[in-house]
Amino acid sequence: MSSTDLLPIGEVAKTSGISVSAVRYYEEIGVISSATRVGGKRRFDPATIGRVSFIRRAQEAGFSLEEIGTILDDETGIWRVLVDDKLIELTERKDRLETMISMLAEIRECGCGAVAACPLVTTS
Amino acid sequence: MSSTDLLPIGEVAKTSGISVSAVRYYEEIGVISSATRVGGKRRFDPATIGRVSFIRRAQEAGFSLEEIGTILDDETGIWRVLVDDKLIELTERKDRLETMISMLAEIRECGCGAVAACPLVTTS
DNA sequence: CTACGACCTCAAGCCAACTTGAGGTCAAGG
DNA sequence: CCTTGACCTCAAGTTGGCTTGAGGTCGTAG
Repeated sequence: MSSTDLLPIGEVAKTSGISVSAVRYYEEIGVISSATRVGGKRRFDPATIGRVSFIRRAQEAGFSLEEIGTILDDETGIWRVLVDDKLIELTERKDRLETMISMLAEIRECGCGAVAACPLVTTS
Repeated sequence: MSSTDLLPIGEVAKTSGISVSAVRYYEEIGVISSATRVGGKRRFDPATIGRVSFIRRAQEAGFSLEEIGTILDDETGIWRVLVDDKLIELTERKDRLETMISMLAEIRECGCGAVAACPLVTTS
């Protein structure tokens, strides 16, 4: 493992599609591990890329950075419980999303001039 | 329509399950219509209840209050376009959610000690 | 009389997740 | 030699969606 495979912050940012400041922020709050410094500058383990990608997808799914940190770094196996809980939550969310989608589709087709006046809205 | 069927703020809050301050906030930003005042106190149209319920579900689905306001009050029919866009977005979100759900389920079962070390995370 | 509860206004505070700004180091290039 | 660009730190600002606090008005009940 020569130091040449360690990435500068700009590289991490670019390849994972987030800003440099966001990478620094992630490091600061500990959701990615603290980079080694070479002449004061951060050098990241390439695995950071995968980790950031996981973080983004988890955020997409509605996890907070704190939850993500907990899940990623847990050594005790408790994370499985957290994930179970989250799976339930996500499934419920998915269901509500589906309900909303079909409701919107219905409203879309109902011929109302304005949504505010639609009986599907006022009587729910 | 006697003034007796107009609701005080506490009633709106209680029956729609949100706080009094949230109702005031909604009125302030215009996402529910400004209540008439009787002796300085707000009296709301009962339809507000349905509207608030729609607002909450829309928020659940990921709409911002600004978007909700736009959709609710549009008179021009443009809201159908907005809803179309949102339907696409929601569907994409639902798909990502499903992906995340199965990924988490997979990680849950993969026998790793820690998520951070799971190849499903590091190689994505 | 006074205390209570429901209401009012206006300003400020809070949280997450970042971004922005000021001010500085360092190496490479024209 | 001077500029440019990538990096650094630390503090403060931003946005959305509310909540909280201070200070005040009513009307009813004890």
